[in-house]
Amino acid sequence: MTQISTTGRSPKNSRTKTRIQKENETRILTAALDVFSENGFRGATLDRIASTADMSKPNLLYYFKSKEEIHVALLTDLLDVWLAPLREISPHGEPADEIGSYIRRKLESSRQFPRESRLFANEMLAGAPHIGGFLESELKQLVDEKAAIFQGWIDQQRLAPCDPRHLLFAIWSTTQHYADFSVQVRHVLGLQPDDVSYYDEAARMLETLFLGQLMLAPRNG
Amino acid sequence: MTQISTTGRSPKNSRTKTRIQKENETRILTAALDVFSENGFRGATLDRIASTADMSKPNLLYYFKSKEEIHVALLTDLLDVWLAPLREISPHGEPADEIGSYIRRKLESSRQFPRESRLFANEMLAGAPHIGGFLESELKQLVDEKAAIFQGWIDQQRLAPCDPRHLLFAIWSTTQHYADFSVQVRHVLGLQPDDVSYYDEAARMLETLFLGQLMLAPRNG
DNA sequence: TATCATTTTTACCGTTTGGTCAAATCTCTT
DNA sequence: AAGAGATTTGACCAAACGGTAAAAATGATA
Repeated sequence: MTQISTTGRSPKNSRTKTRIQKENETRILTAALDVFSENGFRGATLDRIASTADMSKPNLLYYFKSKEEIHVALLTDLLDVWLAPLREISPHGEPADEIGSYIRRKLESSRQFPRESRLFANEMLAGAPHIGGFLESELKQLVDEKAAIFQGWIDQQRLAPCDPRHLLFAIWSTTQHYADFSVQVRHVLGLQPDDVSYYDEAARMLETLFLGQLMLAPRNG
Repeated sequence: MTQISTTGRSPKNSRTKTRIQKENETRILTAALDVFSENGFRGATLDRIASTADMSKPNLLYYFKSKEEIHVALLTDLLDVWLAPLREISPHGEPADEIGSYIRRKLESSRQFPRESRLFANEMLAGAPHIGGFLESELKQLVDEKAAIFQGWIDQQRLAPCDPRHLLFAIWSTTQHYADFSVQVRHVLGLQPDDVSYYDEAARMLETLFLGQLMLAPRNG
């Protein structure tokens, strides 16, 4: 499938954006985020995005020349958000501090950008047709870099022996779960559709899990 | 949206299924699982399912009278698979044994049924339009029951104080991640498209995380 | 207020979508 | 081998799909 490339928005080659242009592009991207994150790329329709943005379809296509271009614009914005928390991990801090604050950043990102998280999840489920290149280049490189830091801590016996990349997977999955599976979380906890009060308890759980010790009594007496 | 109900397959009201009937229903459901799990309900098309099943669309609709009926049939089968590992958790075993074997069952389920896992994930991302009822009744009830077991262990100080339901969320997310985000996992690890060799390392990681202690050195000296 | 570029709308187009129908074919039983 | 029932097919439908073209309306500027 098509990979991400330079965006190249529609309206002519005008370098400066009009007030209306900026407003409408924002409206479209906001609406598209809602629709794409809920139904995935194939499941989303231009009609739905247009009506969500309160705009006619041809008018929408005046700003973005195809469905794919909107999707690409969203994914491009998303990838920065996705990588930011990971970039901050430093080899100089204490493992517990670094990993703890990384988890908090990731969880906060999950709370602040649940639709972005679901957009990403949808892309993964579909087999990453648009961002496969990103995954095996930029992301892999950054993961390798940060995994080396973790490995250093393991060698210094400050972290339990484990595959650092799988540790990252565990952090990603647990934190993103609260955005991606929020419906399930709310149903199981018996919360209202828009109640996100579970994030505090989630933070405590993940702290116990990753920084503390979950099992207290020895296996056999 | 429509909730799951009694299935009621198509061909007449004939009680006994023909050889051909059984064969074709299997072919259809297998194909549909591929398509639905990759693109979600809205993103899937009957044409695609039909061609994957190597069958004409009208013929497919002879066995299932609508797209939704196929989806419901798949989800119904899925929910049993999904709940089975959870049901086995017993209050009589050691916490570490019970939780450890639950994780192994969940991870094994993720390895054996990655498409089912992705089907479920797609349904969650879409807001659980078809299985919302299941989540807030059967699943919630079972979770409450098992959470009570966990709470008992916490009261006996055999498990660290935490919200048991969030502990379950953590187990679900980490294990299902290897099915739902397998593309990302493989890209980051530099593996081939169908290589699932990472599951052994994943099992070791989750054992360290949930049963062992991840952080080894104290925060401050 | 006249002008011109930007923006929006109306009316479309060809294709894909979920689904129907009746005729044709196949399979099983006798 | 014939008849009945099960299965498969081709031809079709209305609606939804992604997208286009050109005219109409609006906004900025002088």
